[in-house]
Amino acid sequence: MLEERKFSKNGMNLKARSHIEMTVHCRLSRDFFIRDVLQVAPELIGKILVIRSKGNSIQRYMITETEAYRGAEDKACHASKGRTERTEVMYHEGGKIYVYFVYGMYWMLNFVAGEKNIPQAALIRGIEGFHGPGKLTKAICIDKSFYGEDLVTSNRIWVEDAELKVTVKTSTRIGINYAGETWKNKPWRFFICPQTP
DNA sequence: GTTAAGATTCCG
DNA sequence: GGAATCTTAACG
Repeated sequence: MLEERKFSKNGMNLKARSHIEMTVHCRLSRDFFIRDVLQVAPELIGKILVIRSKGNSIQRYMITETEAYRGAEDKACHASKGRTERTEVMYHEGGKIYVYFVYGMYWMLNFVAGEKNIPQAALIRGIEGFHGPGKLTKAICIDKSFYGEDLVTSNRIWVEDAELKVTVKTSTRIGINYAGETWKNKPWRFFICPQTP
């Protein structure tokens, strides 16, 4: 986990550095999420996903890869099929969690972005140690019970700003070839540059 | 009620 | 390249 790696970098005593961690990390507020998903998704890279495990311990993982799904007109966005029971939370204000099940075995974790009634979400595709949207949800036990959870107020999942400086690269989104030329070619996948200066 | 397809991953 | 595996949404 992040703290362990940071702690091993120099010889300061653990108590003092633990205090530094506590003051630097700050939960992201509603304001971060209610912006356009094309701002939110890339800025999530380098932020810290915090989750309380079933044993009640807090775990932190840096977010390394995201994708933006933007509005009803985006043919790759589930909301392009309309407002349904599944997509309902995407129409809520930013900061909520959208979780859905695919391929008979994987839960996908998304953070809702944008203003109320504008369906946008950022798919979390990778976190430190777990590359792949299906793998990470399995690793941190994300399931349907997280649907609609609020990252701003929840006591079991939220996002913190570590104020890390990272370089973000882009590419086209994965697994949406059905969406047509206009939408499948949007450079809306964001990932951390492996050799950030 | 039935059915087709999917914001994936693993194996060959 | 193909299977695993099941919810969602569209259709009858």
